[in-house]
Amino acid sequence: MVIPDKQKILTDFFHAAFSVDNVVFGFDEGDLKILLIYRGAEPYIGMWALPGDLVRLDEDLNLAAERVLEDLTGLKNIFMEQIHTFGRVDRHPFGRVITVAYYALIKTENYDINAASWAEEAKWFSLNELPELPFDHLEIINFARTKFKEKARKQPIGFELLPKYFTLTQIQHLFEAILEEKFDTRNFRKRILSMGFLVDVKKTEKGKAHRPAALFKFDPKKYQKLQKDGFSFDL
Amino acid sequence: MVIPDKQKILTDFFHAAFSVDNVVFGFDEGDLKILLIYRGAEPYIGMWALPGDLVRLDEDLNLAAERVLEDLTGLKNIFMEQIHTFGRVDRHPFGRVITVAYYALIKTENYDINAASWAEEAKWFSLNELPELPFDHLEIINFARTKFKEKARKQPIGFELLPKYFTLTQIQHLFEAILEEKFDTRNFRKRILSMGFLVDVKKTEKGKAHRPAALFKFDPKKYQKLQKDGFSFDL
DNA sequence: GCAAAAGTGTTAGTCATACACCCATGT
DNA sequence: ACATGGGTGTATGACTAACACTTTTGC
Repeated sequence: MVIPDKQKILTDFFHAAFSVDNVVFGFDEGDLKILLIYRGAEPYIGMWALPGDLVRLDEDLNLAAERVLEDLTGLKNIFMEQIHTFGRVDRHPFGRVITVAYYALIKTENYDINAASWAEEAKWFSLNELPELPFDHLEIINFARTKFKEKARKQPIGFELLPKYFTLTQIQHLFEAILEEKFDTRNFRKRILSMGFLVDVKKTEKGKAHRPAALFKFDPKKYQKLQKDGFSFDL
Repeated sequence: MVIPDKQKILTDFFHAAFSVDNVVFGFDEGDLKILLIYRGAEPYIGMWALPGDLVRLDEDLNLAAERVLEDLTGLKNIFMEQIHTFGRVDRHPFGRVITVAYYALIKTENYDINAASWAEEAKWFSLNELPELPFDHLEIINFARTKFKEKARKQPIGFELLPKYFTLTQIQHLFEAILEEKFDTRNFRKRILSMGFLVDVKKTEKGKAHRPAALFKFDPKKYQKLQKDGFSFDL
């Protein structure tokens, strides 16, 4: 095997760039949504696309993804997970750019679409009403959808999409949307309550023209304790 | 928001490189092993490390991972899956290099350690007897271990590590090694046979000083049919 | 004939599923 | 008083877990 020297390596290889792209999920009107931005710069100016950016040479990869998300939403400490890296040779017109994709879960109630650097150019889209997308963004979204679904089934990350207090019906509809599956109400309630990490906050919804629903919250401490004792979430 | 022009983007960002690294699992002597190579080039010359390489600017990312694996083993069509991308700023001494990690499963019987470009410098290591490793390779191996374990529980990829024909005891020991969990022999056999994708090839092992075991093979066609009918593997 | 691993069934308990009616509120 | 979604219990079948002895071969 030929052993190349450092100088040759630098000339031959160090001319690529890499980016991060975020698939931001929200839950609204009983439906899963994702956040797209209207591109104001080349390439693909004028198209709706995933929020993303090139990573600076001195910037940590995961922190770059967090930066993009914070610029977009004004929110910190958002649930976020790396999905996959996409590396087709011709995926970017400017040169060789591979992109590392992440998905993030945000509570739509907390998200002020105007408090962000990218303000007016952000919009929620239902997954079945996506516009035409640039790059390989559609493929990325499909990957994100699958990964989120798998993860949501075995870890209680779905609650990241709900407000602090929520009703059992909201949880059920949320999981039905994520998992694309219907549940029997009685069985679902028994199951989720018997897991032991939901706390009845002894309040009720108000102003609805029907019996008011009890409000619950997710208790992360209880969940961690359960986990330590061998429990594992599974829907 | 400032809109940078193309020229500025090229100067500011296109000076990174990226690599692929493979965590190659094998199963031998009832134990999970991984393949490391002895580095013959800088940086970290003289250390045992994951087989990997820089990706050429005109080379597809996944194909680069396959190239590395084929150079190493002489084998094609190996099960392989992307794990995660590691992007700490200072992870490579030559400059900004992010690495995309993969894991691969090979049948040790097929692997001729001499038929490869990297011949004498490759060696199997047990997971609990790893040498000191360069870069973030230990972190990568731990990621690979976790991901493989999770995947092996819900898809029958474990069979990629076994010879074409194998005994039920071999499967059991394999899954005990992968999942780090003991199984009851009678229950395990019932379970795995009732899944319906194993075929008794009507041969027996020979030359052992005890009752010879029946040999089975994994039937991918049967598995696919079962999948289509809604079956899902789960151990 | 002995050592060594292969092979085999039953039972009890737990868990998942299916299913229909009354309740509390707003208008 | 009616419309709307919230809230609740039981019975049956399916699956899981626990457990010990006999068989076949090589030496």
